[in-house]
Amino acid sequence: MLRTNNEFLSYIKELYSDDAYTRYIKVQQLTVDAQFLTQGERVHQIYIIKEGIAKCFFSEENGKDYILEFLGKGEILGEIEAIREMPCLCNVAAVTTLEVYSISIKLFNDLMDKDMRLNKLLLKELAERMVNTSSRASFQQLYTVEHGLAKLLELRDKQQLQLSKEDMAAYLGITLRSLNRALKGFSHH
Amino acid sequence: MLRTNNEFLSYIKELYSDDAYTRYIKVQQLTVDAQFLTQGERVHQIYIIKEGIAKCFFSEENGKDYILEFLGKGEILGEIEAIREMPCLCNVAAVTTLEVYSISIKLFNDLMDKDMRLNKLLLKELAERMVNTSSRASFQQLYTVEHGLAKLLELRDKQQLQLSKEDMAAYLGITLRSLNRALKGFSHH
DNA sequence: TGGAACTGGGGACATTTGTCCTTTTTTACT
DNA sequence: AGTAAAAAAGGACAAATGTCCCCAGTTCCA
Repeated sequence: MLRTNNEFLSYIKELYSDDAYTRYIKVQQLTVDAQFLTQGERVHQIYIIKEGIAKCFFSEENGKDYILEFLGKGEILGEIEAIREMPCLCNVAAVTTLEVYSISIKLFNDLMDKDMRLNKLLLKELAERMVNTSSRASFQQLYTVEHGLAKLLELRDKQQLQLSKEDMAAYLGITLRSLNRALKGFSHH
Repeated sequence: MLRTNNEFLSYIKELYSDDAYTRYIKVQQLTVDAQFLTQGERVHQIYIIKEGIAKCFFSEENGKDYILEFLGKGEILGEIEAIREMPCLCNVAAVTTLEVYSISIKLFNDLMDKDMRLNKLLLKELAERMVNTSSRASFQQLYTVEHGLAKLLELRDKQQLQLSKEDMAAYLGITLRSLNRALKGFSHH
């Protein structure tokens, strides 16, 4: 649930320390809850997380949110939109304070055209995300909330993630009321 | 819901008509319901659909199935597993009679290493699948079955897809009983 | 310090969905 | 055509989930 990608982090660090590129790469700080990508709007930059945790979520028209994933060190944002030349798929906001590298779409496209290493990294990352996203979709559709919550709590503990109840509910795609009920169910064993 | 990819189809056709490659590419026929990839097992070949429709589905331990997507002309299968060097993510079976090109993992890897065009095609395809899969996950979690069914019926009609009720239920991640109820609800308007 | 306003949790009830089993419809064979 | 077997649909009840609202605890301000 909290994805990270060390290879990407090394990649962007190398790029950043290369004199030919350093001036095209910015480092930005974001405060907790700052939303830096908005569903449906144009994407101006590609981001790679240097430090901290972001969440990536859909806001549906009925007012409910669904958290797709939590992204940590080395995760890239905006690449899907750049590849498909489309508006932003979902919202992205800072869960902790965040430090990100940002590069322009143009540079990203140039790199994609000539750098096989970046292509490989992207393919691996997208393939991994497909695996996560699709297995989770299947699991959440076919099992009860209790199962989903059990898995979520396990992952949260393993990864030492601090999560608000709102975020947990949005990750499971259920209401707060249902989450509270399920949590209560757990304390009974 | 029924994905196709003409660019991939042209790509594999060109490859197939190239004397250097033609003997490494096979064309196979599959009968309705034949399952040619199995969740958890090793993937031996990469497939590209020449003609017909396949379904790609998870079988969960509780005996339920979840259909991830329907794949038509030009769609590729097994590429995620090749990229991540992992066992097969989900089952794939023929919905109609099927004609597929198949190539070895080895050739696929060689091509990925040297052919930028293939890399681009793969990136685009994976990005598009992420968009579909994740928007659908969100929608299905946050809306009622009726909404999901409405969308499904619409897509089915638009794409002239013939679907069994079992497949419709598995696509929505619900039981047959619930599907029947929802369908009845529709006829009332 | 009193009280208004906000927040999180949970009760009560409605709705949705699943399970189990019976009924109805279809198929297949003689 | 008539009947047995198989498949599909649906009724009845149980379980899960959502909605609405109230209550207790906290915060914040005058």
